[in-house]
Amino acid sequence: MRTTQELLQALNSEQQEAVTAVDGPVLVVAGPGSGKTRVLTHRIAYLIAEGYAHPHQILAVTFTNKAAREMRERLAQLLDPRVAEHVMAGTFHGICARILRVEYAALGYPSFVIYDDEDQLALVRHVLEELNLDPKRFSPRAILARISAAKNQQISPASYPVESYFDEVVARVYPHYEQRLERANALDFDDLLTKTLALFDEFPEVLQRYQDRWRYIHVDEYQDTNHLQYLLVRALARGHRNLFVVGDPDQSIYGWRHADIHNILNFKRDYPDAREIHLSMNYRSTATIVRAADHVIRANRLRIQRTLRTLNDTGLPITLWACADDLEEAMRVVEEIRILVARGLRQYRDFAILYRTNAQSQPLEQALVQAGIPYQLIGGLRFYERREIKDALALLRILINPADDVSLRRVIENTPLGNGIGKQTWRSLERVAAQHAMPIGLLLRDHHLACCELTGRTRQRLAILADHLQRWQTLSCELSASALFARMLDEAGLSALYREARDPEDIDRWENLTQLASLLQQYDHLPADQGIPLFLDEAALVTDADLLNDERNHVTLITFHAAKGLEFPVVFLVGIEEGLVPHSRSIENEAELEEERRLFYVGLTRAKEQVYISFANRRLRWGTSSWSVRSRFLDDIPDELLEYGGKPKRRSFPEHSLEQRSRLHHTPTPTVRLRKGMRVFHKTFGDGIVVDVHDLPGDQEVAVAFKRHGTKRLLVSLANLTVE
DNA sequence: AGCGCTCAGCTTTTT
DNA sequence: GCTGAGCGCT
Repeated sequence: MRTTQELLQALNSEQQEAVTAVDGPVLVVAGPGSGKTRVLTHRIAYLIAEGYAHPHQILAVTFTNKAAREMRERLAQLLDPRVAEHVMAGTFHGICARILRVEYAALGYPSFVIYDDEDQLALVRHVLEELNLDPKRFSPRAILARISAAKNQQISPASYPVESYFDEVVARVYPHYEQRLERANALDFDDLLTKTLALFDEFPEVLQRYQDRWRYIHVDEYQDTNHLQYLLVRALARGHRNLFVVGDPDQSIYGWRHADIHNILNFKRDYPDAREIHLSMNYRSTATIVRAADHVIRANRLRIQRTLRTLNDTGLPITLWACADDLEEAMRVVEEIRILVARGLRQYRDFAILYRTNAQSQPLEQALVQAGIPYQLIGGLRFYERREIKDALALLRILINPADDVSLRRVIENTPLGNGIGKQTWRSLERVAAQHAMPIGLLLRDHHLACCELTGRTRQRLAILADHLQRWQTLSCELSASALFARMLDEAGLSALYREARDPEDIDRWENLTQLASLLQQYDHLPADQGIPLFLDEAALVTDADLLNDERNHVTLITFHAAKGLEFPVVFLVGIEEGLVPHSRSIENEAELEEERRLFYVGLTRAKEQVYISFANRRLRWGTSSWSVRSRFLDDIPDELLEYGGKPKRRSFPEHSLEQRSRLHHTPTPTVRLRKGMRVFHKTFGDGIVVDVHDLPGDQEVAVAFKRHGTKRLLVSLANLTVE
């Protein structure tokens, strides 16, 4: 346990001022790299060390679960780990889920599941189906976005304003969507916030309990809070009025998710007695990077005017690369990494490659694989979004919550257990369910479907399904979560489907299911019916950034958005082109354009020592090549901070023009022809076994099951495999 | 009901 | 270029 002296010694005067501003509302405007996380953790430690509060009277809201975990780890270092664990730290969504779990149980409400994005989308599709609306004319995505926006403004289905024909469609879908959520005991992401607010509204004594408990409330990344989160904070902070928010309006990049930059800009209006403290000294980046970032952001109008300062050295100029196409861009990035590592100047873990859209990772990945450089990809297809994982989770979800019809349908459509139950059957089930105003799952479980017009065989299949559901539910009181899960996988036919499969993708799927099972084991100390809901909450709320691995030595591939809050010695900002940064969807609108600029600013300021910026004149998009020009944002970086990189020299791997690229596969390779069962070695992935071979003219495409990295599909001509 | 083929839309960013 | 939804055939 540190003494107060020691805690404060590690801080500059601005930071000390923030840490010791104990009472009342405090706004900390913290520029990038100004030690904002440090201030937050040290302040919490200070409050505890000085006896202002017990750990469990402190609330800390962070943007990601990872940030919450790191905060707890740092507190554990500053204080005693057993003390630190009592601080409530988490995301808004996570904290609301926990509050609702506890309070709903106390009120005798039924348990709930959290519908993620994909579930929500499926639900919208089901509603469209029911209303006989064409999902091609009315994009489920767009409808869902409108519904979410409405929820964020607390507009009820009944009062949805109609100004266009599309609004009319939304207005029809929205009430059904809400009804179905309710019928399924399901909450979507927005509901976690709205239902918590509603709970506080309806039961003031519950709110008061939390107000009393949390004497000190901290909100990180306050610039990215939305209206509902703002209301939650306001409600909770009304108790002791000790609200400490930290943020940077210049780093507000989640407007599209209804984040409202005005929450931070108007903080002083909401809390007139608030102290405002600016942390403007940057400790992270070289003076060059700080100056460049400052010039970029200065062009924005919607901001608090200020200048970033640093005492760091000038450092290296920013390298700017004009590339012919996206392949050359990827090649240059990879070549640069290779050289710097080869010279012993850097390690792989020092590098991050940042891009605007997930799709851009593809050529970069390919180049990294070719060069044998290990990397980790953040974003893209996430573990919990994989098909087989969602199917397995659907099984667990209907076990915990038989009313969950979206999951039931998923099980019917995607597991052998649902064979013989098709669309027609589902439609008639829906009709019966609507008549009884009951979820299908409950009707099914309690065998109330005898009445409907189903033929003998279909009815039999449904009865088998219902029996399974009932038996699993009985078993949930007897078996551990993971034992029950294994049994469900067997009996639903998923094990048989994947375990003995030869298709490498299925082998992959089975591995993922095994991994899911081992994650579930962490909850085995609880009875299955308690452990599984907690596990499911986590599955719905963790993000990829939470899984980011700092220990292993590899290059990080990540979007600008996901990189917020992180830092790396060397950062590559790729695809800095009109249409990408700023994105074409934002170019029309001034406010959105400013957000794009902030995004670029966030990217720049992730770098500690070195920045490379690249753009390409031609880029593959949707399989066809299109022209692009450098981003307008580059014009804001003073020339003296830039260094134009020359043409790349031909090195380890050739530069392929678009025409050459299609011919690439035909290049004959003098290697051994691979056959199934051969043991091979790959520079990045290590040992593996060939599980599938596809002969191409002059080449082979093989699937290799690697011991440590799962199954990958590789082209022999590119992958540089050695046969053992 | 299930399989396989075709075609369209997709990609902004994510709790 | 890929995926997933829809359609038509068995």
